[in-house]
Amino acid sequence: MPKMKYIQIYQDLKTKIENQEYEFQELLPSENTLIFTYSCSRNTIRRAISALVADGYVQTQQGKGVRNIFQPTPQTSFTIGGIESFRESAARNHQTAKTALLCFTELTADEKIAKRTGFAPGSSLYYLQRLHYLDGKPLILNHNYFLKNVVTGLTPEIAEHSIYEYLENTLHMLIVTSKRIMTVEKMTQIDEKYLELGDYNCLAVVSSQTYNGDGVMFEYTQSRHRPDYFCFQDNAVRRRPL
Amino acid sequence: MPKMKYIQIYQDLKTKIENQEYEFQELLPSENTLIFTYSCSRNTIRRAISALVADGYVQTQQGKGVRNIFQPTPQTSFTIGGIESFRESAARNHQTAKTALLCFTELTADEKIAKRTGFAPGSSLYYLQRLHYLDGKPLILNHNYFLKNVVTGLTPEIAEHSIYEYLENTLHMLIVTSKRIMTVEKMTQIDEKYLELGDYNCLAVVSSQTYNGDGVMFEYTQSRHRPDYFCFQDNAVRRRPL
DNA sequence: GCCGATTTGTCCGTATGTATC
DNA sequence: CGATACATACGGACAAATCGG
Repeated sequence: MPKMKYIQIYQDLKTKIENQEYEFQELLPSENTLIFTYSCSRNTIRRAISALVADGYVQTQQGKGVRNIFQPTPQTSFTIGGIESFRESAARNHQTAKTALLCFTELTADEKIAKRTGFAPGSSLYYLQRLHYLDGKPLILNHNYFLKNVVTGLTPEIAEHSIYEYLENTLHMLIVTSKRIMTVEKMTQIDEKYLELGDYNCLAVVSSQTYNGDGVMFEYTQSRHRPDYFCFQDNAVRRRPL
Repeated sequence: MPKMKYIQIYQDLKTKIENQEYEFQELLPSENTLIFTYSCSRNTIRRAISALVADGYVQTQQGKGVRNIFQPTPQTSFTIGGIESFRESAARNHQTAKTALLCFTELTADEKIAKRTGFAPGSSLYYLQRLHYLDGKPLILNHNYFLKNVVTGLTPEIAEHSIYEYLENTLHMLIVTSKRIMTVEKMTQIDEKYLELGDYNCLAVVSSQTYNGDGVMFEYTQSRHRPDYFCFQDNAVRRRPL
């Protein structure tokens, strides 16, 4: 089942750029040309191009055209602003992923947990600790909190595989928005025990609140990353001056 | 001169949300209502709302409406996916900014620098080291590389104030895109000397390549942040399933 | 379960403004 | 100046999801 038209055009242009069918700094065909080649309206073309701009693949300039500024990144690593599960990320980079479940409990959010996670005090939660291996190396230690009445039927077996696959394919949940905060924190005893930190005494921490399609925050996760393998990519576009 | 219509609507809705004129989880007025209140077309409304979605302020749901998911963040710190200069960021948080210039030289990119920065080998560059203070505390150590034939007339005096103000107001350069990579690295002797790291032995590093409106990459900067004050916010939207 | 009203999502067409060359 | 290109804005049409009766 093909998706929306503008998504198809977006993906087609994206793969063309990735396959270097346009040179770095080259201008893409003009909107009017693209209207002809894809036989669609100008609006549709512009939506596709806007997505490429947001990805940092191209840059537009009024009166000039759309310039390809994509350069293949040697060290592709973590997502480019999207939401991607650990396994998806591993598959994309042709790496083997393994997950070890360290802890699987249920708890009720007290004031302290509520403040840290953003869940309402008194919420019933699943709390898990999971250790993610990439190509055999322990890289990420995750502390997951899930809202129990949304993520129903979660089991240790599922947690060892892929929770997101369960959420999307079994519970048919739509994941929509994720607010993330990145910091650097001192290591804890648990970090030291499971991650091979060498002589680093701190690690990269990504805290995220994830909302489903109904607007309820159903997940809070703190991902603690081994610093020597942590890399986070981002693309920023400057808003027009105030 | 007021800006574009959809930007005005975007900003108006944004401040209304920030001022909590809509409750958390409340639905905003429907598009048809907003068309009436702002007397514009549906397209214009939708552009404004799309920007709010990208900011993580609201979430849309087909058939339902537009839901406010903004929560005031206590620890506002670094940009939400935008490009912001150090001084802009400080002003937004009502803090005092000071910049010390440690080093101001010119150099030519050799193979090693070219590989690290992304500039072509042989490029003539300005290289600066700057130390940024916030409320009197040294927080960020910046290594800046600027393309000399684009950032013409750069002086130590300008570098001590705000380079971006010079670029935009004097050189009338439009900053458009910035590709950023965040990592955690071990501290160097320079870091140790200037930043008060305590017993941290590593720091947060943001490397960025910045492009101007003509599509030329004119800046490479490595920002080395003191970990205890580093915080990076981001909002991610899940693309529809493959 | 069905139907209709509401709401957002997608797509098309057109007109005008503005920057580049 | 004119041609080309992207930016903004308006209008309308239909699809898909949600909700209430």
